[in-house]
Amino acid sequence: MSQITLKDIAKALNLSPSTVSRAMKNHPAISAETRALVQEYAETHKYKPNTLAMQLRTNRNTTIGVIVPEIVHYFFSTVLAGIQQEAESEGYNLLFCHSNEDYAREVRSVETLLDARVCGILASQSKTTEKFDHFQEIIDNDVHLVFFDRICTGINTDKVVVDDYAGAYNAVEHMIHTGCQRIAFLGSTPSMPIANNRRMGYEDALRKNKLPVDKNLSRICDTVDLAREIVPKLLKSDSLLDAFFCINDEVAAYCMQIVKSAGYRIPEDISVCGFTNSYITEVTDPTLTTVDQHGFEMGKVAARLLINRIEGKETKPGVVSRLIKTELVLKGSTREVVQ
Amino acid sequence: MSQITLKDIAKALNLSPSTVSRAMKNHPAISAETRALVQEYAETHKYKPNTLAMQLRTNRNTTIGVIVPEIVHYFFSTVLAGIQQEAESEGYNLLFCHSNEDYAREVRSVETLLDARVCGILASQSKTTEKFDHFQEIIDNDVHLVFFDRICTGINTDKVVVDDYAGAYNAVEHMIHTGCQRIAFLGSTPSMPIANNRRMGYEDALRKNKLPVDKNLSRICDTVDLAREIVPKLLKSDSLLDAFFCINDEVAAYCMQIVKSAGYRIPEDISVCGFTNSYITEVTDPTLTTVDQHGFEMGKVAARLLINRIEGKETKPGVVSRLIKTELVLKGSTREVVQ
DNA sequence: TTTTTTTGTGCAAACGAATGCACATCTTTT
DNA sequence: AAAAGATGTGCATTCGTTTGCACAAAAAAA
Repeated sequence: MSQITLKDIAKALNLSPSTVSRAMKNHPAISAETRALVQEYAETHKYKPNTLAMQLRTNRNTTIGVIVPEIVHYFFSTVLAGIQQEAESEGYNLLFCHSNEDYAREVRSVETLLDARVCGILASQSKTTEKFDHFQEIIDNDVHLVFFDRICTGINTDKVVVDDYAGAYNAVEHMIHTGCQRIAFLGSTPSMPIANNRRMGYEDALRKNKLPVDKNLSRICDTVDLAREIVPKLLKSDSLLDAFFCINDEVAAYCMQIVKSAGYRIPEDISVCGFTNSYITEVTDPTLTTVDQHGFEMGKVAARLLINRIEGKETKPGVVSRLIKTELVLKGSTREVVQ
Repeated sequence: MSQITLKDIAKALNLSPSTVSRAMKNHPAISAETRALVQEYAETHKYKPNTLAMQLRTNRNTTIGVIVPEIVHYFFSTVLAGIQQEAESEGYNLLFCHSNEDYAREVRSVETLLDARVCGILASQSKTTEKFDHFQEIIDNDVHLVFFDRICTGINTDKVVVDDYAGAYNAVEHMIHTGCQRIAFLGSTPSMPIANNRRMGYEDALRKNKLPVDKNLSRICDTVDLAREIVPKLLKSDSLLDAFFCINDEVAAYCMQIVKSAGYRIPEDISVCGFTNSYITEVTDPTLTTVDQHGFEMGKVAARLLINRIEGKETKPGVVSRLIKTELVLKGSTREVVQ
């Protein structure tokens, strides 16, 4: 009863709904006179087109679904901000889903988004996902899908990823150039491409610099709890250890605490490097050297790509992959380069 | 062309769309036989009701709009996670908007959400908002509105807030009990109720404990840049200063850095307390005493309240206010209580 | 003046689902 | 056997738009 419709305007001005509809969209067949009349009436009576009806009729809509595995998370919230900005500037809305690293919730999120008839989906996979039927269903429903960061290798679709390999390679090589010789890698499950690529970057940097690759120094350690268990063991078992390259900033920060409380100095005795460049890197003591992932840009690029697909501006058949460059950000937890 | 409709089912089974519609919703007037027939056909052909059409016809929908001022932000992302969980469990979707502390974007967000015909809106105000017409418009459109955390005092509607006053009071009193005598407050603009309430809690705790309230120790200092400028000045001008109570954890963390580099020990010489209990409180050195705001619970409570309004389960006329309790979390940046 | 073209409107049928009402058919009651 | 009730379906309309097509009225050309 509150919202006024095209019909109401038509009745009030003694016109037909079709004329009003056309007048509102500046259809050339409508006289300037009626057009002005209609638009003025619409303006003063605060007419708002009913998006639902419009979408139903035209069978196209401007809502994009987003699935993130975690939201209380510097990187993903940054990506979301980027997605939001790009989407908003192109007139798209965002339907937000949160899988919370849970496969079942991820599947439900997909259902929700398909039910809501979104025109495209941006997704980053949860850690626990090992089946991909739900993602395939998106494609089977002719809904565009772009993966970002945690891509799903089982599905052939567009993706935007960070250059994890290069990020890891550069970080590790930098530590080597500062004199580190035995560098541990605190990684994540190798089934995740991002983790695997970083491990490969780490190993290649060692090899390239003629350092041994010791499998014992490469661990799955992607949570605070695991860090508390693993880092002390590593320190004890290997007295020559002089650096940690970590899968994310949190693990790196906790690693630093443990290393410090074990009596080592950072970076003089042991160097530590994180991944992401979240704000915690500024408040640790010393500040934490890290690899910036440019999450905001990733979000924008992913949204851009999806929208281009939706609007038919990106016509390349097959898979489009975008690579976001990483950047080593030197702070206080690594040493100066040895001349 | 991919999605099958009620009509399609009707045609295939030689029934009318109305019968199919009723069969799908287990309408009692439909025979068990037809019902089974229809539901089986729907199942095997992956029928998905068109939400748009349904919403258009019934004039009710299950999408809630959310406006947050910042998303790369521990507290707000936590609240969002809470909102998401509650909404999802009740079958509601979330349309996500991000004002980025910008009034104009906030206004646009409201427009977007009203255009999308959401059934309710959860909002937290941006720092730069001083006019409230856009919020009033939500109410004028008969859309339910619940504010959380950064409420808008100019609008009469339901709200969920943290008990900022008690949080501040308890934190400051605790520092007094540990022997602190001159406590500075690094606050935010007093036009924000949350900032003002914390200041009042701070001042009352001083008064109650017979300590002087020195306006000079109470500053607007809610960003890192301001902290860099203000904290050193305070330290220089007041050699008796022995504590900082800060508006958020970031400011507190930077404050600690400055205090430490000025040669003071924390907490022996100077105590520091933050607000939020974000993960940075665990990685500073020492760890940071803080006031937990229970963001996740706030999100759940706010969503719950909004949904109750939408579904008519909360019938109280006038404004419903929910208060989320805060909790002092003692870590390493404050001393033990003096016996 | 008649025919043709232009110009502006309106009609009606979609889009996919929900629903009040009418109507057959079958069962039960009188 | 006739009337009344119960049971299951279908018709038609509605939600608010969009859009192909027809069609008046006015302007231009013949």
